[in-house]
Amino acid sequence: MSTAVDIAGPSSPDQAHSSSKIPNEPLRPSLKRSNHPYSLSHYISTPSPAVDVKALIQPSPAQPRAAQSGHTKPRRAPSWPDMWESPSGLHLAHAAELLMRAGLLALTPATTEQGGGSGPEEEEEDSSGCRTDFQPFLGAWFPFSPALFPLTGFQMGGSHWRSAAIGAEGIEGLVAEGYSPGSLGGGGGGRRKRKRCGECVPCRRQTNCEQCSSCRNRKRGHQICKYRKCEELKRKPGGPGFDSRVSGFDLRGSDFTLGLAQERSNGALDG
DNA sequence: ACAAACGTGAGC
DNA sequence: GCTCACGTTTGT
Repeated sequence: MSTAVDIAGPSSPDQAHSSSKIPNEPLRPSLKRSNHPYSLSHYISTPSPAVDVKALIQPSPAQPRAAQSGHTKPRRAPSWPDMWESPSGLHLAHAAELLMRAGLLALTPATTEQGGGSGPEEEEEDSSGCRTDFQPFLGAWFPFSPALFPLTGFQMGGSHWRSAAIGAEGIEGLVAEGYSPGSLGGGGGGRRKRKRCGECVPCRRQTNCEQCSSCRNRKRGHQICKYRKCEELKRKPGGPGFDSRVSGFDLRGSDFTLGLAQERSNGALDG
């Protein structure tokens, strides 16, 4: 049904009614910016043990920040190294996997706080923090916000960590869908917006129809043209399309690497 | 269930 | 500060 929508819009007024605000490209630069220098395959396929994981976690001040050199100023002062700031979280995924593989990342399950906490609701989060500490055997605790995990293909299910049945398409799909901590229901205070996938037909559409209710009612509606509304955003986070792509497994076992291996064997990660 | 209105996050 | 547009609320 919805797929039968005339994507071209009524009478395809692509040229005639294109709002001057609408760029000639389907995506705003900001959207494209969410691309990463490395594909997921890169992260997964890179044999990691030799990688300096420690440097990932504690980049030395003198360490050049490659990402900075080429990019414009960051919008916000990063509270964490850029890898954590990555919009898609792939850098975080990278780090997490490296830690896992190197055996440096010990997920401290919520069992450490046995003092009464007994359920998911008992997380040690507060309205602002929402953090759980993990201790990589590096001698220092570092905050690992559970809210970040959905980005990396992790998911909290009950009291254990789960990982997406990753696959390049899995993670990158989620990333493409713009799922961010807040949008996944994590966000008490920090509601985040998903972003357009940039891939679907509506996203690729370049102009507003200027005829749909959204276009006509733009000032009040604050909505993008109906024919440009991203298909992914039409889906509810947590809806069928979402859930089916996040089949979890227990991360507290070594299933994480197992999952990676499975994905490899499936050839899903080969780029 | 759908659409309109509104609040507000995010990019420029 | 302005604009765009996602998410939520409200009205039908």
